[in-house]
Amino acid sequence: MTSVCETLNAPQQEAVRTTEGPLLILAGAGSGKTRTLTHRIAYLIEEKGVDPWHILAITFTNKAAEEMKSRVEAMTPQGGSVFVSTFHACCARILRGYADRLGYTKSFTIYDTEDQKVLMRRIIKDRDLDPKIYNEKDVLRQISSLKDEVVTAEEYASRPGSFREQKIAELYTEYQKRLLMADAMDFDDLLVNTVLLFRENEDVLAKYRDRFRYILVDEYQDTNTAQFVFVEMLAHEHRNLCVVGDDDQSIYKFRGANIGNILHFEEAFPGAKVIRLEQNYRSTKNILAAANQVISHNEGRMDKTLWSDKPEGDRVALREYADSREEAREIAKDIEKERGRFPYGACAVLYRTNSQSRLLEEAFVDRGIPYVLVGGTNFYERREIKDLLAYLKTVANAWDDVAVRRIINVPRRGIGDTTVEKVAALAGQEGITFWDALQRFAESPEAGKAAALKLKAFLELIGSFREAAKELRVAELIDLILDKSGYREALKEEGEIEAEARLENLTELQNKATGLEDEAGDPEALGRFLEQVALVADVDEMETGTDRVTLMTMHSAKGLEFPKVYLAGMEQDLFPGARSLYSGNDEDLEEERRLCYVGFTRAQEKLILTAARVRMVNGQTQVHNTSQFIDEIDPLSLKRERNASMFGPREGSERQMKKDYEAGRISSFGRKGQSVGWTDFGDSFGFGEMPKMRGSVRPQGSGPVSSYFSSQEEKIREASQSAGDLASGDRVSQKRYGKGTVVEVKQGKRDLEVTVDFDNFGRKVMLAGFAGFEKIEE
DNA sequence: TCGAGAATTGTTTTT
DNA sequence: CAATTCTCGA
Repeated sequence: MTSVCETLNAPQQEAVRTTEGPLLILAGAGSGKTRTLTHRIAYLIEEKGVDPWHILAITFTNKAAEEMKSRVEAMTPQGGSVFVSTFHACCARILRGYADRLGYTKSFTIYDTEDQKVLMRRIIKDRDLDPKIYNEKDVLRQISSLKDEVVTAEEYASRPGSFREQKIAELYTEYQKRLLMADAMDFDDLLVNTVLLFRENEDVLAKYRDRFRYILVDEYQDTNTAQFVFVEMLAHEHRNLCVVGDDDQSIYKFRGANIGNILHFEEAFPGAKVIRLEQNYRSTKNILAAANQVISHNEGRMDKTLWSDKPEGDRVALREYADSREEAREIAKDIEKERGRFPYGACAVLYRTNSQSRLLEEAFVDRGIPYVLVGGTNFYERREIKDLLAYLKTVANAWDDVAVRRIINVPRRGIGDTTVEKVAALAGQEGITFWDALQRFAESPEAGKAAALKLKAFLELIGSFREAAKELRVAELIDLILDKSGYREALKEEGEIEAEARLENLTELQNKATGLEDEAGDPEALGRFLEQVALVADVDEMETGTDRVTLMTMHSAKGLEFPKVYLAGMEQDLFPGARSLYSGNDEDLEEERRLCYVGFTRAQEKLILTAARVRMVNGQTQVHNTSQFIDEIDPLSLKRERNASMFGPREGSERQMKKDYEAGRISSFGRKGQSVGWTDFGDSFGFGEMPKMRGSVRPQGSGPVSSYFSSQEEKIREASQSAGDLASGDRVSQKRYGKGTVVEVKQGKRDLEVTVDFDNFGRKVMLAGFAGFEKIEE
C-alpha cells in the first residue's frame, strides 16, 4: 500500500492521506482524480482499517461507479464491498427499504421523462387549463427545478406568487398526489423523497449516518442543492466528507447543478481543507494551452492553473468546410487516413447537439468505418421497449396508470379512446386508480357489450401474467408477454424493416433480463430490473475496447479521454448555441465556454476543430461563422488548415451551376423549393430553401447575422428594406410561424415579393446568406 | 375505431 | 428535418 502511494504526486498523496474531516479536492481536467479517489479508498481500508461497509462513494454515472469499484478491488481484496453508486441509484436503494414511511410501497416504480409528460398532460387536461399556456414541458421543468432545490409542493403553494405560479403550485400538488397514487416517483423524487425520509425519520437518518462514515463525491461541481442537502445530512455527524470537482467543468446548470456547492464548500463545512491538483497528465502542452486560453475568458473562477510536462505536440487544428455534409465526410476521410497513427478506437468525434450525429453516421457508414454512437435516443426510450416495460410495470404495480393506459390497446385490441376516456372519467370521479375503474367499468351496464368483452379479455390477460410471474424468471415472463399479448405477432405481420429492428431490440431487452441472475418467481427481481432500466445513462451502455470511433455529445464525454478528438460544429449560434448567446445572461455563455473547455481537455494528443459554413438546422439552412471560442484561442496555439475542398475549385454540379449562373445561362436552379446562390463571405456555396420563392436569386445582404429585431414594427421595417422602398399599393403582412415571425412584403406593381423570417430571438434568418429575392418569372 | 395524409411545431445539453 | 398532433373518411 505504501508503494502504491509512491506513484502519486505530492498533492495527490496529501489528498489520499487526509482522511478525516471535510476535504475539497479541486482537480483540474486530467489531473488523475479518479486515481486519487481510488487510492484514497484503498488507503482508508488498508492503512486506516476502515470497514468498507462504512464507505460511500458517489459517482456521476453507473459506468464510472463500476470502474471505480473494480479499480479499488484490484488494489485491495475488500474493495468490492464498498458502496459505489450514483446519487439516483443510491437514493433508490435507500427508498426501497423505507418507501412505506412516505406512503409508497417498496416496489414503487420510476417514471421517466415521457411518463411524466403523459401524466402532466392529463392533469392539465382534467383541470381544463389551456395547454398552450400551461404546456406540460414548461410546467414540468419548473417543478423539476423546484425539486432540485428541495421545495415541496406544499412549501411552494404556501409561498405568495403570481397567478401563474399559484397555478403551477396546484399542478405540482396534483402531480405529486397522482404519483403517490400510482406508486411512482420521478427522477427528482428519488432525491427529494430521500431527503424528506431523512428529515422525518430520525432513526433512518441515524442508521445511514452510522453506516456511511466516510463519504466521497465525484464531479462535485455538478451536484444540485438536493444532492448537497442529501450529502450534508449524511456527513453531518462524522464530517468525513471528501468532494472532488472542478468548477471549470460544471456543465449541468440547466438541470439544477449549483456551482455554489463547490464555491462555498469551505463555508458550508468550516475547517475544510482544500487541495489542488493542477498537474495535467492527459494532454499535450498545445491542447492544454488552448483550453486554458478559452476558459480564462470566464469570470468568477476559482484560482488554479493547470500545467503539464508533456511534449508540445501538434497545434490545435481548425478546419472549415462549406457545409455540414462536407464536414462529416472530411472527418471520416481524415480518420481513415490517419488510421495508422490513431486507430479507430483512439478517436472520438464530439459535438454540441445530438442531431449533429446523423450526418456523421452517414459519412461513417459510407466509408465503412466502425463507430459507436453514444446517446441520442436512449435504448430504453424506444417505443417497443417502453411498451414492453409498461407491461412489466402493469404486472408489478397495478396502480401505475400511465403504464396501464399505454398498453391497454397495444397491440390493437379494439379498445378505443372513447372507452378509455370513459374509464378515466370513472376513475376520476370515484378517486380510484385506472386499473380499478377498469374492472368496475367492465362489469357495469354503461359499457357496451362489445367493449365489456374486450375489457374483460384484457383484464384476464394481465391477470394471467401476474399469475405466471410468480413462477417465472423475468426473461421468461417477457417472452410470455410478447407471445400472449400478440405484440410479437403484430410486429411480425408488419413485416417492415423497422418492425424487424424493433423485434431485435426486444430480444436485446430479453437478453439483459437473462443476465439478471434472478430466481424464478422472485417478486423483487422484477422491481430491480425495472429500476436498473430506469436509471441507466447512455454512457453506461458504452462499449469499450472495440476498435471503433466514438460519437457523442460533449456532455456525455465528461470524464472520458481519447488520443484524438474532433470537435465538430465549432460555429457561432451552434456552439455557443443561440439560446445562450441571446438569453441576455452571461452565465449561459460561460456555461457553454466550460463545455468547450471540457471538450478540449478530452484530447490527449491531437485536437481538431471543424466548422461548417452552411448547415441545416431544424430544416432551415443557416449560415454560420466560426465559433467565438476559436477567436479566444491564441493564434500561436492554433493552426488554420486551408483545405482544398473549400478553397480550391469545386467539383461536380455545384461548380457547374455556379458557372451557369454567372454566365446568365440559368436564372435559377436547385430542386423544387430550393434556390442556390453565393454568400458574401469566404468562398462558400450554399443551398437555401425558399419555400415562398420561385425564380432566381439576387444576392443582397449577407454576412453574420448580428442584428436583433424585437418589435413587430422593426421587423416589418427591416423586411421592407429588403424589398426596396415601399410604394403605394404594397401590402405588408406578418404572421407567426412557430415561435418566429414571417413578414411578407408584396409589391404588386413591381412584381416583387419578399419574405423575411425571424427566429425565436428576433434575428433575421438569412437564407443561405440572402435576405431578398427578386421574382423574375413564374 | 383506425389509418392515412396534412398540418403544425419544435430543439441544447441528461440523471 | 423529424416527430407529433390534427383531420377526415371509411
